[in-house]
Amino acid sequence: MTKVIQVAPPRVFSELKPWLQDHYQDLPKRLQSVAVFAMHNPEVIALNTVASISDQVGVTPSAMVRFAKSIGYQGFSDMQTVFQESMRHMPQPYAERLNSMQRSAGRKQTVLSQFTQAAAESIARLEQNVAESALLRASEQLAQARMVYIAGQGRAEPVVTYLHYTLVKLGVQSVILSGMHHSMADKARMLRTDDVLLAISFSPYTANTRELVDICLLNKTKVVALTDSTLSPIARADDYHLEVLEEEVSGFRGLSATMCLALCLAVETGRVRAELDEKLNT
Amino acid sequence: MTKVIQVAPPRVFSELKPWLQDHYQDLPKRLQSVAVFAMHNPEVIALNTVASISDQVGVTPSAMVRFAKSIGYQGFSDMQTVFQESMRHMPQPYAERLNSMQRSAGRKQTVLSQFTQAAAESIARLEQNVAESALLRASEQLAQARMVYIAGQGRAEPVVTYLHYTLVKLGVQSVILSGMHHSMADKARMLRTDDVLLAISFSPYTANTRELVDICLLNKTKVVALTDSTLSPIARADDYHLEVLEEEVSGFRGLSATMCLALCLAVETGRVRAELDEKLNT
DNA sequence: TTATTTTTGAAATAAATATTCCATATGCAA
DNA sequence: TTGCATATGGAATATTTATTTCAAAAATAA
Repeated sequence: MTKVIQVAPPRVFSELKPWLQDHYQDLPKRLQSVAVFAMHNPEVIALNTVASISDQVGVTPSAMVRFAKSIGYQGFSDMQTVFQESMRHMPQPYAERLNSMQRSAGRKQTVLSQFTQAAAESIARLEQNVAESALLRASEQLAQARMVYIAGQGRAEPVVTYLHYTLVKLGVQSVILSGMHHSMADKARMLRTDDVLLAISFSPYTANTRELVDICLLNKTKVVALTDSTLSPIARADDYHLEVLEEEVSGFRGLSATMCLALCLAVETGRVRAELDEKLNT
Repeated sequence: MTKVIQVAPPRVFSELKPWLQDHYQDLPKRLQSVAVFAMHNPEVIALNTVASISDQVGVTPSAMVRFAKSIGYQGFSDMQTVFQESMRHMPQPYAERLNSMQRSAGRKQTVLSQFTQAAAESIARLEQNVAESALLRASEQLAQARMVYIAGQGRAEPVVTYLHYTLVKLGVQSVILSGMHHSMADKARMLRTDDVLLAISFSPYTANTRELVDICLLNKTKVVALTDSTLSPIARADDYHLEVLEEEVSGFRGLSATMCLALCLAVETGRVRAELDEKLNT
């Protein structure tokens, strides 16, 4: 018989969280899965049935009940009410946040809220400014490439790393070019006409990346550019470029919108690539 | 027999509202009561049972079912899912935006809009979930460090790169640890007690980063962790950790919110560091 | 290895919840 | 008023959903 914990279980979500953190290690495997899921998707726990949730988690319904009981609840339903309660009061802070955003003109804001606001605005702008068709065209170029070479320095480097990571995971061959310690001439020699250069560059534009783009265009190698302005020297009329502008907070520019666009580009490329592969196999 | 409306009922809450305004006058008395209550307390409809709600409204359970059917739903449960959906992803502004998008552009969601929406929500959640005080505590640790060692692999690597870039620009000494090809023991030897390890790790957690955190905690070296869950093995009760959860779109998690948090952390660290330096010089 | 405990999944059972049905009440038109 | 239609409440039923049970599988200890 499974031992039944008799201490009172957390009655509010904010107490449940640390409880799980403390006891997580001692839980059986399946119950750990449930714990992780519950902390990541509290709304799902609050709103769905045992069958549906257990399905999403990838465990059996019994595991859900066991999980609840192992914490001390009478059963799943008992635990669910705690999750539901936490949702009821949620709208409050959001409404508050909205208000504070609206009268943000004079109000003093926290560091975090300043940056989240800037990020949210940048992302909203991104959605408006980037055409789905442009994204698709760029993705098609990348998908058709024998090899994608990614280049970018400074603030663009995290984007390079991320694009490389995601593209590789999606089965698109790619290499980071900026990491290699070759001379510019060596780098240029690597690029064949059926390759594509994916260049990321933001103001102030680094000479290196710019030079690379120039060479590629001379060699008729396709270039897909991700930049912060059409005025960027790496954005040419004849290439495929995507534009993303990050809002500035007291001199600092984030990468939230850029990362979002990068992910879109990678995912879309992966999708197009999968389509192409399928056609070849039939 | 009550006539059954066969037109498709509103599938989103924002369409249900005007529907009710239009048909309110034609409804029987009890059903009007239900309508008023539903518009005033949508969360109650979403979260409670027929019996409980009908009790709160002051009508019989059957009235609830009739109400749902009179709108065109199959039954109460069918209607309830619409109310639940409306609070599922709670941000009011974004939910509204989603609805307007669904209506205006038919039903097609672009890839870009899916990801921007996920990013925006992740950022909204970030602002709610991360306490300014936690951010400050973490920043103080980093600012006091002789040297900040940054570690993280896979999806966390762009974050590592970004933090390093930003911290260095802000005059905070830091090194990327994951890039070095040392053994774990070598890495551990580098870290002194007045250093701080800044560890970034997301599920599935890489053993390397985890091991590093373990060693640091043994050596009494301070650890600041940036992770996606308090259940993460690198989040300990006694360290300084920040939690950021990225919304998922068809299996892909972005880094928009994470990058935002990283920037906050770096900027705040830079500020605290500047304050400390100033005190020393006077 | 074997013995013992713990964990797990599938199916049976219990509980709850929604839905339907029908007798009765209410309102309305002649 | 009567007759007819619609609305209503309560109880019976059907359905969904949570919970328990138990045998088998893993894990752990001896």
